[in-house]
Amino acid sequence: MSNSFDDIPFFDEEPDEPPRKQPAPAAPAAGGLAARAMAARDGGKRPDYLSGLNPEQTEAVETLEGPVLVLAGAGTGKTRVLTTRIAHILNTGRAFPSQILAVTFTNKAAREMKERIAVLVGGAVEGMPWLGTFHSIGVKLLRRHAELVGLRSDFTILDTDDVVRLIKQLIQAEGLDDKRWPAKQFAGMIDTWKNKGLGPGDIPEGDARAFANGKGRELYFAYQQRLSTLNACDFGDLLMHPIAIFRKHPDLLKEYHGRFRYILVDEYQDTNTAQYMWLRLLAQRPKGELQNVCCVGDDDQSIYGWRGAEVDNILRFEKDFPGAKVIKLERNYRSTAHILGAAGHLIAHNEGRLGKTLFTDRRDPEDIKVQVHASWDSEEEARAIGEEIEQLQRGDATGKRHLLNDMAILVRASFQMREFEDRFVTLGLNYRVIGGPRFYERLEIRDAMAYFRLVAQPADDLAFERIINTPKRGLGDTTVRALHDYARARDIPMLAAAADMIETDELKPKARKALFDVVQSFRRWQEMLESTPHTELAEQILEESGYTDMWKNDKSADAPTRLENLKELIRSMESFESMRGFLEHVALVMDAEQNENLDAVSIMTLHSAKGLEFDTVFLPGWEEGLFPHQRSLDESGRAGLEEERRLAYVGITRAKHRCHIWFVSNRRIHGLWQSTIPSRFLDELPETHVEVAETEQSYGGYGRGGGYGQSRFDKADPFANSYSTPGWKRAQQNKTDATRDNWGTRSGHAVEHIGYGESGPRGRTIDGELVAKSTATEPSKFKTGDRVFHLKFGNGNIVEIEGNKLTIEFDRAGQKRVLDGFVERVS
DNA sequence: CCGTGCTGACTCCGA
DNA sequence: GTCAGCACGG
Repeated sequence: MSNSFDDIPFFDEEPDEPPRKQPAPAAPAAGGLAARAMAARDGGKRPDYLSGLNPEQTEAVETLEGPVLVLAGAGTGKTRVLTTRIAHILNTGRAFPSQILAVTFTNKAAREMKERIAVLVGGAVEGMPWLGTFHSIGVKLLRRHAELVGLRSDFTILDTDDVVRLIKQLIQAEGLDDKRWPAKQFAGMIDTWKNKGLGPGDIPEGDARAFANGKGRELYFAYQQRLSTLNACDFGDLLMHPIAIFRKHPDLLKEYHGRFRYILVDEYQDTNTAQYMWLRLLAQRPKGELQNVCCVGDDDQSIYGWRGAEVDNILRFEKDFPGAKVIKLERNYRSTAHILGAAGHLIAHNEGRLGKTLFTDRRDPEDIKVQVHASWDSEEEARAIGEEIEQLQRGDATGKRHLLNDMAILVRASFQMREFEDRFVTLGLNYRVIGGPRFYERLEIRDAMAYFRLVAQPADDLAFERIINTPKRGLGDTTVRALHDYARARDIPMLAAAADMIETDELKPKARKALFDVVQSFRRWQEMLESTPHTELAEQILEESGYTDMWKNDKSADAPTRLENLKELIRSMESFESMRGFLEHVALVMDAEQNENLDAVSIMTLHSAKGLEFDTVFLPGWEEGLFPHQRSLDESGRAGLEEERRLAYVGITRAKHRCHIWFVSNRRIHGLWQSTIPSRFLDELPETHVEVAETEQSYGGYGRGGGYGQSRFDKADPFANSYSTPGWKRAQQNKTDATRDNWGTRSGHAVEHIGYGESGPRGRTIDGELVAKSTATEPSKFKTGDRVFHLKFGNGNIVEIEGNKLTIEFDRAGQKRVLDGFVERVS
């Protein structure tokens, strides 16, 4: 592979000039005549990495001068553009690797980008010190200039746990009741403020007064003070401090302007205000200087508003960077035309967007429409999806067998996962859950890691405190405090203090004996560190410390899983050279790869599915209240609704060939069975690309869903004028006519149960728009004592009537509260 | 130090 | 309904 990287030297400190001066071609309108002419001029010898790009991608790669916004729709090759662009900058000699600032949100994205650049340029990424997450780059900046904000450069970064503990101490120190004013809540508030770039002096008076008897601001000040004395900062500070530094020291900022010749930002739609300020400081140059900033993102995939992301940042790009070039990538390489059509029609209902329409030229031999399915309840939903999966596994209509790895179930809320897990366990169907508590965050992993850390780094007091009494050894608070004091007084690590104290008689004999044993063990393990293979040592540590036994003796339901996780931990160590190598990896990346050899269905939330793709995607739970989620509507109104819709869009566009959407008529919410109505998003899908799946012997097929589906928005649909009659309604209408009489009275009741729980008045509005109507409760047609039949619970007797909610003693299912619409009187 | 029983939460979760 | 986190009594 011949490229010109071999002769680019790696400098840690950057020279002022780019490595090689070429007659930098003034970026031509790529894809146009000029670009082609240029290619011809170069004798058609364009670098390999540029071939295979479409015209828009090429333009995005080659427009290197001036601000560029790349609006990259789902599956349009966004990462390819980003990485190729970097390769192109390097290859044309415009900058050293160290003169490019490339920011991502997640470690995963940064890692992938590094890997892909490495492939393109053959390993030169080692020299890209400024490719990383906002936070990792923030750390780097802060370590260089820590003294400017009163820190030392060896400051520690506190994780969320540490922060909460610290705040709790502060609340108590203020003489406040830490029950009434939970530390966790305040930690959340600080996080929100910092996402907005607000320091203690900047927060709104209302916010300041809302906590701790009006002492919110004081508390925030005290918190920052405390961090400073501890020489520590939280995640928010990794952005806030650099911002403060750049503002206070324009000369320094100017230095960085000189350093970063090219700036690239991934997932720009997810930036929050603080990140935006940070970026503007670095990217906005004085008049006359070039602003080579390139932001890549998709406003239609902005789903992190609740975490402080401001879609507005991307919508405003052209104003912030006058003369910016906006390049839209709309050619999709992932999905079928039907899937794109469905997704596109849905997202077109959003108002605040820049507007893109994905298309594909691909024609699939087996071009399947998006399928909408109805089920009676969530249990049946899980059953039906399970069957569909097994069907595909055996072979689809064309006889092709599908791997479980190519299928995913994407849910709105994590509680939906359980039902699928339960079902798949009974079916013996392999599945994996993505997301949830991360591997390293699990209790048992943290404990085990603490043992390993303490063996490798005897001075790690946090690790010491974590495991000294885990499993229980009779070394409680008293002993730990004594050790703590002893260690502090002599300025030695706690493990060393323990070794000292067993020689004295300061401790009670019982504690002393226990401590003696632990110290002996650690001494032994430390000696083995060099001589024994690290996986073996790890196993031995967990055995001898009694840690595995602790879980073996634990009767709780998750104990086996925890033991399994510990095994997994040991297995994951195999790919590392040594214990130290492993520990370092975990500190930086803290993700554990899943077992990819296993063929399994993925189950995850829609949020964690962003950026992924699957051949077949199942989207269960499309019901009002759950999706769109009521809370999102209540808290953020129209903006909330639009974000939910983007989430739906993200869900559909994950699918390459098959997309199955499900909704149910009944779902258990807070332990109570409630009837639900189909999501409004179903009504927003276009008839031409969607079809109602043939009934799979399901109750839903009776047309129950259709019953309310069609009555729901007939009069109040806020979007009724803006688009054609949805396919779902019509298809259902045909189906339900026959059965309407049996269930016809029910439509009004269902609406009543929109949303979760009892909270809030009926008939919620968004920005004054009626989004759901509720029918006044009619006098019940039932009376106590009536004998009734319920499709799920069978026969029973009514014991209480409350409006349209009936409490029924079922013969087999026990007492339940159900809606009167879902039972029939039997004589 | 340990187990039990009570209370509240219960959309998404990056670094 | 279920779980986690916490207080309290043995």
